[in-house]
Formats: sequence, structure tokens, C-alpha cells
Amino acid sequence: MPEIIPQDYFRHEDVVGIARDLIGKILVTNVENTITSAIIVETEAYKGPEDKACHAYNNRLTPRTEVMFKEGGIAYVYICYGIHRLFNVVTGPVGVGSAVLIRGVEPLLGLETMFIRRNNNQKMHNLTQGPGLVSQALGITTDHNGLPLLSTNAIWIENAKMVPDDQVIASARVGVEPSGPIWSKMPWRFRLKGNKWVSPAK
DNA sequence: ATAATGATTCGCT
DNA sequence: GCGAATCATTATG
Repeated sequence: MPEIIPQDYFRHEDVVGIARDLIGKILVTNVENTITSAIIVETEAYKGPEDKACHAYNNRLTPRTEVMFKEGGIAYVYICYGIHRLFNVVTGPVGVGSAVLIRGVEPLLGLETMFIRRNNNQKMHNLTQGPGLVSQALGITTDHNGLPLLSTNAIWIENAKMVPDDQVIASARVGVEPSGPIWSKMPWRFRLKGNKWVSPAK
């Protein structure tokens, strides 16, 4: 039996370290009694309150960012560009608005379901390549917002063998240029080297 | 109440 | 490579 990552694991302050460690772990959802799972191959860390690219920058508290300030180990799902659901793992103790965005996964279980959710797209590499598509394939919706990552819920993360450093690429985050040269260049985007399911963004 | 905008994706050139 | 799609969230009046 695979081991579920306990919520405690997400409650320390080092969101960048958590983003790095999540590479290679298994994201699992159970939506409408169907299990789908995938290996996490791309993540990004968002470190509130000092990270200008983070929604919780400067401790900005709004109805949307509220869940980011809760204790680590719960889901933060929000809608981007009116179209896409982006899935994050909230990290840190209560009151710290940090989270890890899951940008790319490699499909593992429930391939058929993922194809259906992705409108029978036969292109394998497009199945879960990018944060919006990950949520689509795994059936993640705003209903998951605020849910604890537990096997008794619809979504959780399972442990896996630690991926060695020489297999992980750290680089600048994507789509955050407006937050300025300092924060947009922080090497807080992590990818599994050579993996075909990392997001296409440059 | 209204207006601007975005942690993106897709289709067309 | 470029621009449209599309709407919840946010700030502002």
C-alpha cells in the first residue's frame, strides 16, 4: 500500500523545499468514484507574504486568498482567465499564505477517464501538460478548494522515492513577469529532467 | 455597480 | 509566433 503524505508534512515554512520535494510524488483524485493518479513532474513555489508574484503577497486577504492562510495540507483551487482551474497545495502554519502550484503531471492510473475528461484528445503528451490541463484530467474543480489532502477526501498525495538532485531542474517561474525582475526570476519552478509532461511554457 | 485583469490554452498564420 | 476566448475576482466609485 502506498503511503499518504501526512498533512503535517506541509506545515513548515520552507515552501520552496516542499515544491522541490513534491517532484516525483503521486497526486491522486477520487472523483465520482473514479480514481485517477499521476506523477508530479512540475511545480512552482509561491511564498507569501514577501513574494510579489504570490496571491497572498503582503498578506492580502480576500475571499479567494483566504484558504492560503489556513494550515498547510489543504487544496487551493482558483479559476484563471475565467477558464482554467489551477491546483495548489497550501503550505506553512496557520497565517502564512504560501502554496505550491502543480504545473505538470505524468498520467499513471485512470488513463481512460483522463482521455474522456480531456475530450478524447488522443495526443498523449497533451493530456496533462500544463496547470489547467492537470486539473481537467484529474477532475479537480473549485469544489476541491479548501479540502484537506486526505485519502478519505477526493484528493491526496502519496509518497514515492525521493528524486535525486541531478534529476531536478530549478528555473524561473512562468507567467509572473508583471511582478517585476526580482520575483519573476526566483528559481522556484521545479521540473523532472527530460520528462515529456512538463508544461510547454518556456 | 462597473471596469480591468489574469500563476492559461488553443487554433490559426 | 500571435491573438482570442472567457469570467471570477478585485479594486474603485
